[in-house]
Amino acid sequence: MKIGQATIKDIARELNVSSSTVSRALKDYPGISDETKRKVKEVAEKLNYRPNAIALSLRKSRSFTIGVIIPEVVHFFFSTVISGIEEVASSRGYNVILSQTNESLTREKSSIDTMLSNQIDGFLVSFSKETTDFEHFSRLLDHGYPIIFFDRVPNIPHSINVMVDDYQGAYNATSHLISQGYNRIVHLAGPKNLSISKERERGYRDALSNHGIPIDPTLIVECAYGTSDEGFKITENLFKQLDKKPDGVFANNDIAAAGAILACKSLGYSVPNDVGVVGFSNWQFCSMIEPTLSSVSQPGFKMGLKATELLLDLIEKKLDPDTITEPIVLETELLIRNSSVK
Amino acid sequence: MKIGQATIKDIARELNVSSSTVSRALKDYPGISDETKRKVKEVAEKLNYRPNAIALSLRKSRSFTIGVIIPEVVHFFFSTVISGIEEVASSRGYNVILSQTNESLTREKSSIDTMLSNQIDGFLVSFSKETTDFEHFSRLLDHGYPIIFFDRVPNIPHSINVMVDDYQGAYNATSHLISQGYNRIVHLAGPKNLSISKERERGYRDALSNHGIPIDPTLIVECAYGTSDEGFKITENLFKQLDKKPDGVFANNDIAAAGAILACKSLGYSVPNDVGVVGFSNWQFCSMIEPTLSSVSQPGFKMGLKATELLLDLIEKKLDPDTITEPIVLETELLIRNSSVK
DNA sequence: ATTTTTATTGCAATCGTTTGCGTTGACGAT
DNA sequence: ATCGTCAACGCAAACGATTGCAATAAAAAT
Repeated sequence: MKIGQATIKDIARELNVSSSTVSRALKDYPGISDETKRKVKEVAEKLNYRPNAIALSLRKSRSFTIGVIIPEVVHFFFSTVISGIEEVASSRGYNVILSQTNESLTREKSSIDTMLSNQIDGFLVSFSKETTDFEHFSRLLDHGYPIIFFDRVPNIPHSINVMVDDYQGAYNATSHLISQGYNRIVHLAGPKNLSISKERERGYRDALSNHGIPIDPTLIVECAYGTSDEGFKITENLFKQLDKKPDGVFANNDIAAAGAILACKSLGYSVPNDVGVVGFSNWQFCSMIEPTLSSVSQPGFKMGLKATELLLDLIEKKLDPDTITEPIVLETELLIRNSSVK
Repeated sequence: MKIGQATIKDIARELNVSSSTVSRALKDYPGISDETKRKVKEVAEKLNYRPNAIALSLRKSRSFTIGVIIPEVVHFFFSTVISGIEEVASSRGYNVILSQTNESLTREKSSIDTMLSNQIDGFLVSFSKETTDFEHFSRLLDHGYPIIFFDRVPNIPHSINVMVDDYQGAYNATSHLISQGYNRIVHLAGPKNLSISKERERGYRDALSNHGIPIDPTLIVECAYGTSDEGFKITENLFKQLDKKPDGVFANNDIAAAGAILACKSLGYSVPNDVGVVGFSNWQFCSMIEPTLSSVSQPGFKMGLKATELLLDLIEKKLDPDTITEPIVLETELLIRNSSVK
């Protein structure tokens, strides 16, 4: 019982020609008679021949596979990006191999190692929360290894970054809250070491300043895990402890925002009448909760598309990495729903 | 500029030994002097040697890679399963290559083809909604190719299926609604050709029957896409058209259930006082919406773990496929929240 | 001193495909 | 009859690692 696929040799044997001839015939090389080509293709069809991609990879030192490294799969934004990645990759004939780090640096490094062993043609990376040192990426970049960073991007030489305009998104969200008459606005911030968190906080701060509202540091609280419970507790504490109650929340992410809404409700505050809330990422549930949650939509799918197109162009030498010096920034969109409109 | 990794030959050249010796030294074969082993390992370290997995795959006809085929990534349940898959695979030294079919049969078939070309060691499959003919899978199974089906499983010879107890989950959910005093319960059903849909509907029907409630076919509506909008419209229509208004909804999935809740609210019905609602899958948003949505939790992560363990055991011949004749059924859990308790 | 044993290592084939170069034979031209 | 030309195809190396089977040398046994 021959379980393996038919090879070029099988075709060659059947026709009493050499494997070179078969190889060339299959790819319509000149110098092979039409007669032979016909016969080869016929037998190939008959034997259900499929080229062995592994052998090809070995020969060409190219695997037509790209590696994707992300913190977690069970995440609306990231899974959306994956979807975009998969789209472009498969349409251009590449495979996608996936590894989630679960926010662990160790895991991140070992994933890279095994992917390198697998002769990955390039990487698409959004690094973990633990990653503060980028040595392991720089080394690859120095070797000319194709890498595109997305969303969570490093600030290192030669890195090509695709990101959303977190600053502008946060600025718009906060300005919107202000324009609706909220002015003691809490910011549930993200992990400090991620640039996206910093950018969002900066957008929040600038929006306040530009509208003449003083920045109160006690209203800015880091929400490191980004869970609903965390958002709930932090919000509850703030409302309990502060004499001057807040009247707005701009959260670094939707889940924390949802927690904040629940906290407000449990304390007897009405959202949006007493407290306005805006989240970030536009998870699916935003339009399903009560009140529906205003949020900054990140173009995850588009980001996946863009990052992958860049990577493949890089791999196929259609693009010179040195021509890209600025990050590619995708625009966000503020989706105004009920949670922030009085 | 040598961008490629160092190979065994590089080590061999550096030490003036043959590549065989290096290969053996690296794996601590007997018959290689300790002295040589030491030196080889030293140089390997120095050159930052990483074995070329592609070459190994070619030699062994094994790629240490498994292929995952799922309908979509941006889906709470499926992404959770992926997470479980990734967990086991990486801990046992396997790569995961991913392909989403977007519910298209054509895409499903072509994914299988390219994965076969890539000498995938085995498949983890949840097929598309379009798939009604399983020829393309049977052929592989007949060749002894390792495949595990999960969640959406076929009824074909020799297939190994991992599924959740959809019947019991639906039965429990419906029974729960009945015990809470609801008795004209709508069922928003799933796509007819998926066995999970049928099983859930069967659970719903049996629960009604066993509690002496007649089954009203007009209350069973297929919700093919499973979107919030679809759930909304179907529910709205039912309430508008029927003289005897329903007082409960058991939905095939949470998103449709969320749509149903919105519809009820918009029609002025109170959930849970007028209408009780239970969903399926326990998406994250269940505890964030108002009222919090009761749902049947599917053990997605566990399913990923189990399916992958089975597959790898199959691949590594630790498991004889013929010993598994019954599907592996994982238990669901009914999470009772506010949407179904008066 | 000769044979046998043992410890180390190398040769070469193999996995499936590609590809530079050489070979073969037919044919027309001289 | 000899040569050159050209179409059509085969040889063999290469990609990187593994492995059965020698081969070699030194050490042990006789």
